[in-house]
Amino acid sequence: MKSKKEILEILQRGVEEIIPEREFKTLIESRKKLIIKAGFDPTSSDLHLGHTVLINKLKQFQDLGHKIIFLIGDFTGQIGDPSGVNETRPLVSKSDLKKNAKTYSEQVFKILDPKKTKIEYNSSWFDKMKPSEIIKLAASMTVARMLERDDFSKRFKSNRPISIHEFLYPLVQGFDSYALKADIELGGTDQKFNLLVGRDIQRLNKMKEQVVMTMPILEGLDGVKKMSKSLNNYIGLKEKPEMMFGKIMSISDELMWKYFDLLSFKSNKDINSYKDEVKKGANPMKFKIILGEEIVERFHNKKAAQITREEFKNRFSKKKAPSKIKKVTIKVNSKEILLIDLLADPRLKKNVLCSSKSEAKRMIKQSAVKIDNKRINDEHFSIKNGSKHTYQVGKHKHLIIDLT
RNA sequence: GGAGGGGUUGGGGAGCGGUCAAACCCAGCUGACUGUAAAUCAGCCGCUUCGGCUUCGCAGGUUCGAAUCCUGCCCCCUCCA
Repeated sequence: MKSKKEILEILQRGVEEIIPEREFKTLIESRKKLIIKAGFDPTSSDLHLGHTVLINKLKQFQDLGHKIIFLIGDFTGQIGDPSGVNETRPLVSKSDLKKNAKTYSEQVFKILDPKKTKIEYNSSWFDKMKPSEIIKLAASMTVARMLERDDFSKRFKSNRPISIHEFLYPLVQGFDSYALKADIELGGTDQKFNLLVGRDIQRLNKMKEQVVMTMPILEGLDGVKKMSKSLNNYIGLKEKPEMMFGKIMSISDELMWKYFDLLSFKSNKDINSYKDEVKKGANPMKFKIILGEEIVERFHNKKAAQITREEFKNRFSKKKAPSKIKKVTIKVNSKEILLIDLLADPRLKKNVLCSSKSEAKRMIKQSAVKIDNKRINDEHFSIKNGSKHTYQVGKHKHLIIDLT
């Protein structure tokens, strides 16, 4: 059994804020089985590592024996969380929500233990709610309080629209906490207001108020903006091992530590020892590999992680070509074909090495093109019909083309 | 309903009659280097048979010549009611 100190250390890692902190400690020290809630609106079809920050925290609670409720906001998803948004959000269709909800539950079980996790849908109580009850819920909050919120007040002051249904969102989320009797609710820092409303709703309904725990928003690959699909700086949970690993390797050395804190299950002790080693002059890459391997293993498996790691080392550290290269056969009518034409040949379809002849020419000028590992710098270079070579453009594009 | 402002190459944003394939920033791509697909530095960043060609919301028009001026249309935004 872990000591109180150890338990608190695990649970507080990476956390932004706990409100109120003293109550949290009392709860944890009571050694009671607590109900931990985190909600997700199934508004996008794919989860990415940013979403897993919360799930990872849930996992830590789960491993310590607490009851985890993974709440799918299929009802709230219809409203659309206004948090941090400067415009009215469009409503999401019910069938999309349903589809997304399904993939969500599949993906979270790569982290959480399915046997010990309760999945709930908030439509299960809201769909049954009578209009009069909804009005009653709406009465538990004032417009003035709502307008305290930064995003709403900004919109209000600048005369941008706020729809009434957006005011409902925090109330509905808060009601979830009441419905589930949550002891602790987790959310991103942008959720703070919504999470606190949960406390209000519980108090008004004579229930003990939940403790609110906020987690930082994970930065995307650029290290600046939050990870999101629309910014294309994300690592999706369904991505192929090579992609996942490669993307981890491409984050900055600095960002790596944040990823360790929020995405890795390595102990604080281990992470601190990595940091010490780097301070003493060790190559940060060594630890980025460890992180990459851990992540790939979690969403794929151990073997895939090892293979990916070795492949990466061969390709980039030893500069070998990848072990598997796609092969394509192309028919040519003349004796030979210009390299430029071949690289941009539309018959290569998805495998095209250059999107246009102009680009192909540019690539050759920039010495990015290799044939059988030999650099080509002549833009008029042509290939004989009947030959088969390995073509490489840049670091990542490889293709074997057979000319007949 | 009324009054204004605007739509420029992936995003942001200059240009406001020729020297504009269009400044600059970001993203992206390539190379060098390295300790990695980090960092840093440099280059590229519409298409082309390298003569040119097609782009600046859409359609016309004025002009030797338009992203720049005019007309109509579509779309966005702000203010007033």
